[in-house]
Amino acid sequence: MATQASAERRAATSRYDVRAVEAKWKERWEKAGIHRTDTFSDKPTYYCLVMFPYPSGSGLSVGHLRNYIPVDVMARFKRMQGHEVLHPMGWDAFGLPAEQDAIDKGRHPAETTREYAANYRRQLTLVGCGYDWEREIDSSMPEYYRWTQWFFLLLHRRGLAYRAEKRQWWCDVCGALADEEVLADGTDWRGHSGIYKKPLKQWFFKITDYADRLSEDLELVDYPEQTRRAQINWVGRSEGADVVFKTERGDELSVFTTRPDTLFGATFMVLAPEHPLVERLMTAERKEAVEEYVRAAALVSEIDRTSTEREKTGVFTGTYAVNPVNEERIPIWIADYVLLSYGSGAIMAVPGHDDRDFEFAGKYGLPIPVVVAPPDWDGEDLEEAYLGSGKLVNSGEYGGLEWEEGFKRIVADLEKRGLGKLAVNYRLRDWLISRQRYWGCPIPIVHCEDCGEVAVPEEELPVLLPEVTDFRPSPERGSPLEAATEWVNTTCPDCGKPAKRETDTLGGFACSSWYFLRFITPNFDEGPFEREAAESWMPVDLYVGGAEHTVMHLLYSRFWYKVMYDEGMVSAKEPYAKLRHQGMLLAQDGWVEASTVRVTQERASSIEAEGMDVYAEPTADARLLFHAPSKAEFETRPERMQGDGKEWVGVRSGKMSKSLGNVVTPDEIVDRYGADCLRGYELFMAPMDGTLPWNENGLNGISRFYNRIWDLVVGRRVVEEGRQRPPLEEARALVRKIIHKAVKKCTGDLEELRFNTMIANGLMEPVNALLDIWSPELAETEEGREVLEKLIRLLAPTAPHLAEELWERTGHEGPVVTAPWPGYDEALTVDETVTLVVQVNGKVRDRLVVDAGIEEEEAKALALASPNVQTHVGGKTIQRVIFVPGRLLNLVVG
RNA sequence: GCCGGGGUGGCGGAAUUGGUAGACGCAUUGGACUUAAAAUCCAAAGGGCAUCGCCCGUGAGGGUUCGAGUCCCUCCCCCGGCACCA
Repeated sequence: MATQASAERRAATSRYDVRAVEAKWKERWEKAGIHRTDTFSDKPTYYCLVMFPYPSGSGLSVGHLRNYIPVDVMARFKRMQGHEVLHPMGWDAFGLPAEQDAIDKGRHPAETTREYAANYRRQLTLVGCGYDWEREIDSSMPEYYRWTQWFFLLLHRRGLAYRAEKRQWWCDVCGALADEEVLADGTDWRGHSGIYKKPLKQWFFKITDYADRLSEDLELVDYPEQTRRAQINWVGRSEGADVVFKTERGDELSVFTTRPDTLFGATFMVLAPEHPLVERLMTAERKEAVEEYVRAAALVSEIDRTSTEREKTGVFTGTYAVNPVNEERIPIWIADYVLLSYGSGAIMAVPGHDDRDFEFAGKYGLPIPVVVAPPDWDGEDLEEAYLGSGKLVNSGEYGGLEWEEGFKRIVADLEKRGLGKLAVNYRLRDWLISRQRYWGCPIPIVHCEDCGEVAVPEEELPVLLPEVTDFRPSPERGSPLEAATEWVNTTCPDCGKPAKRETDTLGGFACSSWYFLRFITPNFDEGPFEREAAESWMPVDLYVGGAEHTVMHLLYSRFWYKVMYDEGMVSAKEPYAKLRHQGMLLAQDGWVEASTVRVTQERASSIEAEGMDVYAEPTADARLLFHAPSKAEFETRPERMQGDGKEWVGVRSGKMSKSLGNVVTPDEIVDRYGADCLRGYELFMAPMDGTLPWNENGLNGISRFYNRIWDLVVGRRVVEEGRQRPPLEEARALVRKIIHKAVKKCTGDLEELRFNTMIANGLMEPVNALLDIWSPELAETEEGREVLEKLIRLLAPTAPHLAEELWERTGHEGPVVTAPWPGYDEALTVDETVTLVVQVNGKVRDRLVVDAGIEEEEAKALALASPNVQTHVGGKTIQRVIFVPGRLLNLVVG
């Protein structure tokens, strides 16, 4: 009897014991050192990298794994394909979040980050991500930041690091720079009031020198379109002209314009309130008004100033300038919509052809002439600024020219008079890198009264971050490093006289601008990296990170890499050949029992702050509230809200956050389902860049799938009596085709990082097909063995533990994760028969299973033999036949 | 406002780039096994008419085509980024 036989088989082979199997293989891989990388291997190299994380105290959630798991799969896949793979991990340990966390907890950031990093390492290992931990780096360790400092000196030597006084938002309570996210009421992000702009000497990197290359070289790399665009916009190149206006007082005022063709329409000028000439230009009677405006402008953040929502304001300085093309006298105003940091901090205003100038002119009653004619224009006033193209009018000798021609001629004529020239401007600004903070890389500079700013000699690096008892920023001390007087007071490397160390530290972006190179030779001590090794590993083949936080990091690290290129240290122009982003994982949708959710007014606010809607008032006694997927859903499912006397709360997926208590950790999932299932589900649920809610039910599907494979391979599969199966000989050929197709599908999808379809159509679909025709006899045939062996190898990158156990149980030597990736025979992936779709006038009327190589004539004959096709053709004549070989036959009748 | 990406069943998502829409999975329903439950296995399933068939159906409307989720035009909505850059 079948039940008898299967009971026996059941007894002979054990069920898949996830925990035992996964623990066993983690230990064996560790012992065998399979994730270790040979720096100078002869094999082709593959460098895959995840943006190294800042280890936070809350540990990793399942959401964070959406970048680690796919990259781990790629590492394993490429290793099986015969590459020497570099797949490292490290910690972006310096920085504000670590410092803030340490302050909150009253501990030292060095201690907390090390603790948190250990937890990250444990979690990553738990989910089966294999890194070469001998290459682990930590940006806050002296062995690492020694070289960050070395790079600072390189930039300094090349004239790319400079100190300049700029007005920055300053908070006296923090004793530090305040972020740009300054609120309009003058409080900073921590609620401290009294934020103001203070001129400060700060370190900058001259990234603007590389503006064009940072845009243009994007042609050389494979980035997602949105990221490519974001980089280009950030650089913000625009072409136009510099034009010089003379003021009545004899000063020269240079402005940048993208529309020199509209110069005749420039009826006034506007300076930024901070413009150095403001003081000279204001007349005695305007002094009071101007100074008042400048004072007020200093209290408004740049974010607010650059908001298009804000109504424009300004004041007249009392002085006039002369328009160089028509000698007209035009007033000079100041207004905060003009930014000192862009162009020259002054503009010529052309209200007829610029929205902002139009609004401003309208408000202050300034003239709005038309100098580029809109289509069908006959001299009437404009309702709004005309931004389009057209012929120049009211433009003296240039009248009647097309605007492009006018552009060229006007600039050329100005140039002859020394009053203008073609120019390019960028919105990119130099990179402010100093921080008045403790937890960062010290800037290796000594300030000497006689020699000025002196670089610390290379052999004296690292300049160690001193131990201080209190690293909180404070107003009395300024930078916390000021308190380390023994450290601050040093001697000048040049003249030997007493001197003081720079007490600013480098912002975190500096540390992360070169870390990918350190991974190659992490212990090299004659330089940041060993050049020969970098040659074979760079550029990074695959770089993965979140889309949100990457604009600056990418720009900065690309900039550093280009500096290295110019220095001859590397031979590639770009550090990352291929960039991909992982999508966000939201909290699970659903309905939860109200009693499990206690909601206070405070909590309701936080739910709203997380972007979810709260559809009921929080009760006075703080018992519960409803936040539903949508108001409609809330209303259409009242029954769900009441069933069996319980009350339910609908929760819409939003970000996972600690405050909502909806974070799912890998630890709990691995505990319940195992690492392979977690990996499989993360890969299977959506394309890697998709944003979607977590859904624990999905894990069941993966779990069932892996159990079916287990049963198939170890022979636990119960074959149903009476089930229609093809004869053995036929089945042998069939399974062979199935597996060759699967290999092809998996290989192709992995190359494209399409993990979801790889699992669905490269693993699940073929396994389902195998299960339909499998039998114990088939398993004993050559084809049967080939199928299982290849299947296990296909499984190895995504479900390494399961694959390893099956590999061993089917009598193979050595770990499968280092076995070669299976190949396939193209001929075996082609079907002999196909389903030919038969259409009449474009509508499907039949499907015929035919020989794949069928010719049109034969197909047509077969189609016409189909009764249903006949019905639709009726007595009508066939006017046209469209035949797509192997796919479709369309009869056009009329 | 500008730039980029999207809108497909109850849900996550497939669709060889113009050729069977809904692969694969979840949830659901029915059946088998079981004392029972779980697990497992088998089967059904976009909507409608009514069942060997037909009609409708990929945000809305129009177009191109023998044929459109896919291409073109207009519009709506969602997500991400940048936002007075002269």
